[in-house]
Amino acid sequence: MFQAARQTKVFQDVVEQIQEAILDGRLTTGQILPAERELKELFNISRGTLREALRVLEQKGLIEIKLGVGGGSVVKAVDTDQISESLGLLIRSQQVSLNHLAQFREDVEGIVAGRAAENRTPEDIHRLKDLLLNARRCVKKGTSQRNAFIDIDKQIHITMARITGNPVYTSVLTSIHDNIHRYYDRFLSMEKPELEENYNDLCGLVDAIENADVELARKLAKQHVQRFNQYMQKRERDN
Amino acid sequence: MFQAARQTKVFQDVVEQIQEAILDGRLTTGQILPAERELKELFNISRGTLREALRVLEQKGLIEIKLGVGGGSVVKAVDTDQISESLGLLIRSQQVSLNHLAQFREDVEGIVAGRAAENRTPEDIHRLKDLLLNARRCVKKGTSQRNAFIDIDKQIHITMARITGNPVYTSVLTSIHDNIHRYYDRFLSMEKPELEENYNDLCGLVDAIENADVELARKLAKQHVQRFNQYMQKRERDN
DNA sequence: TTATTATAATGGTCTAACCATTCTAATGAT
DNA sequence: ATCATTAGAATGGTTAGACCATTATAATAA
Repeated sequence: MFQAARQTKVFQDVVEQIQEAILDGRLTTGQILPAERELKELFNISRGTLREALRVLEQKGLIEIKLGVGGGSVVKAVDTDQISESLGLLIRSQQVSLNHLAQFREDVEGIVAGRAAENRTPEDIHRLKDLLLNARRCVKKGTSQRNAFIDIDKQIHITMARITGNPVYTSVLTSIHDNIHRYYDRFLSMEKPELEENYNDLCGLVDAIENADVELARKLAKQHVQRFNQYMQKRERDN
Repeated sequence: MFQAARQTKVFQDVVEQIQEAILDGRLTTGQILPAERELKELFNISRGTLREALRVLEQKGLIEIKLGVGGGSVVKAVDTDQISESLGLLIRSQQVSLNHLAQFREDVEGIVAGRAAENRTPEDIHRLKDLLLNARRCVKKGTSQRNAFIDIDKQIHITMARITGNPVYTSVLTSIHDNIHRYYDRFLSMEKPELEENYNDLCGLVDAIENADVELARKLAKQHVQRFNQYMQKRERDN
């Protein structure tokens, strides 16, 4: 029925004013806010209070605070970093396990592959095949390029998310990958035969997307992620 | 190859120390940190710097700061509020539209319904049918109970997410619903016949879950959400 | 022309005081 | 005795002014 009453805290009011200005477009990406000693006069508050507000805005990902001459509070483009960070906190606070995240990824990648198969343009396919070429080079060089391969694998998946045209998929998939790499990378040992398996998976997947075979794309994506998850779970047991 | 060098900022160091203590379980939910004037001595920093650190921890959702005697910084259970808030920023910064969110919800609800059909126990079904009973009461009373109905609808969906046993689904669905209600509620006019349609959808869906009919549950869930989205999009056009 | 150095502007931190909120306990009225 | 009121104290919220640390730029020197 009612909404929470407006906060009386001064710093909260400042946070809201600046946040609204950014979201309304009155402040745009790259723009630099006035210096702290100037802002504090504009808001008629002390510098300490202003700095609390700026810290909150920084943590929300709305501004970036730079040091030195020509520094200051720069308006940032909102991105998925905060979602990733919050997901990371859920993982680290034991509320989300590797298996939970892996299961979710399986479903999401399936959906993304299916929607990508519906939406792909020739340019999209071209970009994917470029990435596949890079992946192939890594596979040839073997285990030494293991990290490079995993990175390209990630890029391929996120490119597919972009192809869907829906930024929610891109955000979600980016957050998942960020956290897998941050917290579970140590479980990911891939030897040359495993790299080859994965590479072949990806080739089949890109083919399915090129042929607009929605069902096949979905199925192959899920299989690919399942294999990936099995590597991780195997390593997790070994540790 | 390398990681970013450790921040030299004092407040960042404090944020990290307290955050690690919480995530390691050295500080547990509900525990109250020492008072600011005490903490500042422990860290050997000024109160202003300490407060910047506490503000960041508050924004991360790790602590809650309460006023007055017996107040202080209380360790919070990590939840999905921050993810919801960040998703809200993406929406408000025009990077995610209603259609994007609706499409994603369609897919996720389908998946959740399917997984719920696999995992449901008799107790789960009992809880769902209880909610359906409440929903039925709202439908009978008609438009006056529109908000109550929408709330129960939300509860049913989130209960299904819980049934999957995977907290990632619960988090994601909670974030989606939070934002739909925060930013798109005005598009959601449901008259009595629409309420009835929705109620019937839900009955069929719960039946499918009870019968462990994964495919049917998935299909009905997607249909249900599609109908819901059509109401919203219709209203969006009318405005 | 290039390298070095000083300057100044900016955020980062500190100290010390007072204000505002809220729980608790003392006080008083019934 | 019991309940309402009030005063006190502990806590976060805010202010003021100073100084430190970093960095782009301009002045200077090689």
